[in-house]
Amino acid sequence: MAQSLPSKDLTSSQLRILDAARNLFSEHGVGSTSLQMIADAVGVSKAAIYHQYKAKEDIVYAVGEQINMALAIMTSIALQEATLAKRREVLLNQIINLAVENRTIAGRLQQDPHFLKLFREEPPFVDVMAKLENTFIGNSPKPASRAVVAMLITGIAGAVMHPICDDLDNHALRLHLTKAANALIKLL
Amino acid sequence: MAQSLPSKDLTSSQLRILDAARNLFSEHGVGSTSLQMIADAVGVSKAAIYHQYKAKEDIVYAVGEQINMALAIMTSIALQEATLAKRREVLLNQIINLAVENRTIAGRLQQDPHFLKLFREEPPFVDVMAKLENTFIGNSPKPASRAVVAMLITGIAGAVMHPICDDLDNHALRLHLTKAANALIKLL
DNA sequence: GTCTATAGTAAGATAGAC
DNA sequence: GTCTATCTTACTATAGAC
Repeated sequence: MAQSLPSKDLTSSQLRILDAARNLFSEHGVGSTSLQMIADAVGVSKAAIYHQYKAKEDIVYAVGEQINMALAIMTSIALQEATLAKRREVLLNQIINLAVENRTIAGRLQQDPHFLKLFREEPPFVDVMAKLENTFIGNSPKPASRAVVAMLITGIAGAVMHPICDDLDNHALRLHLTKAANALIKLL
Repeated sequence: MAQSLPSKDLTSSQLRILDAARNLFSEHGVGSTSLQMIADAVGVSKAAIYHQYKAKEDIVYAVGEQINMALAIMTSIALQEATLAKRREVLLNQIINLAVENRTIAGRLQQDPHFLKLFREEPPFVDVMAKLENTFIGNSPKPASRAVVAMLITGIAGAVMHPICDDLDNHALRLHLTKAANALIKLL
C-alpha cells in the first residue's frame, strides 16, 4: 500500500511507522496492536515512536488520513469526467485497484471500530466518504441506491481479503470484481 | 441477536455474558474490549465472568460458536431444497434476515481479526463457511464465482451497518439487499 | 532522533471467603 | 455463583541522557 498512497508532508520516519502500523492494525486489529509491536516492526524503541506521534490515537488518525487522501484524490479525478456513467466507471476502477493492491488490509481497516469512528464522525473523513458515495449515486437518491452503494463499497473491500479469493491473482480478481460491481451499478 | 441465535447448552449466566460480549466486541472491537467492560455490562465482577469462562479467548470462541451454529443451521435448511436456484434463494433470505436483524454487529464481527482467525483456521468454523459458500457456488466452480460469492457475503454484512443505510427500515433494507444480491447471483 | 529507565495505569487471571 | 483482594504482566506515556 505504501507506494500507492499519497504522502502529504510526512518524513521517512513517519512513513515507516505508518506502514508498519497499517499492516499490524489489519493483522491484529487496532485494539490488539501495541506501540511495542509497532516499534519492533520498525526496528526502534517505543520512545522513538512517541517522538513522532505523541499518542497511539495519533497514529490511527494518520493512517486514516493516508487512506482518506487516496479516496479523495480518486473521487476528484472521477468527478472530472463529463457523464455520470464515466464518473462511476473511473471511480470504480480506482477503488478496485486500491483494494486489490492492498488485499490484506482493505476490509479489516474498513470495519475496524477505531477507523469507523473516524470515517463516521470526523468531518474531513465524513466529507470524503459522502463525496465518494454521491459520485456513485449521482442524481438518483432513491432508497434502493443507498443499499446498493453500501454493498458495493463494503463488498469490494471485503472480497479482496476473503480466503475464497486467495487463489485468484490480482488481474483475475480485478476483472471479476469489476463485472460484479457493474451488475450492482446497473441497479442504481 | 440474542433471540435469533441458537443456544447449544448454555446457562442463562453464560447467555448474558455472550450477549454483552457480542455487543461490546462489535462496538469497540475484540482487542479493545476488556473483561472489566464485559463484567460491568453484565452487572457482575470480573471473577464472576472467569467462573463461566476461564479466559477471554474462550468468550470470543463461544460468541463465534453461536454465529457459526446459526450459519450451519441456515445452510442445512437450504440444502433440503431440490434445486440449486431454490437452495440459493432460501440461504440468501436467511442470511439477509440474520444480518438485518443484527445491523450493529454483523459486519464488524465478520471482519474482526479475532473472529476471522476462528473462521479461517478452526476446523468447525472453516467447515461451516465452506458449506455455506458452496451452497451458493453449486456446480459452477469457475473463478468468477469465487469473487462474486465473496462480494455477496461480505457485502451483505457490511451494508447493513453502513451509515448510508441508517435511514432505511429493516423491511426496506431487506428488500433492496435481496435485489442487489440477486443481481450478483445471476453472475454465478 | 534515538536510546534506557521508569512512572502510572489497566489489563488478564487467580485465591479464598461467603 | 458471586464477591473482594491480589498477583503478574503488559500497556501507554514521559523524563532525561547521548
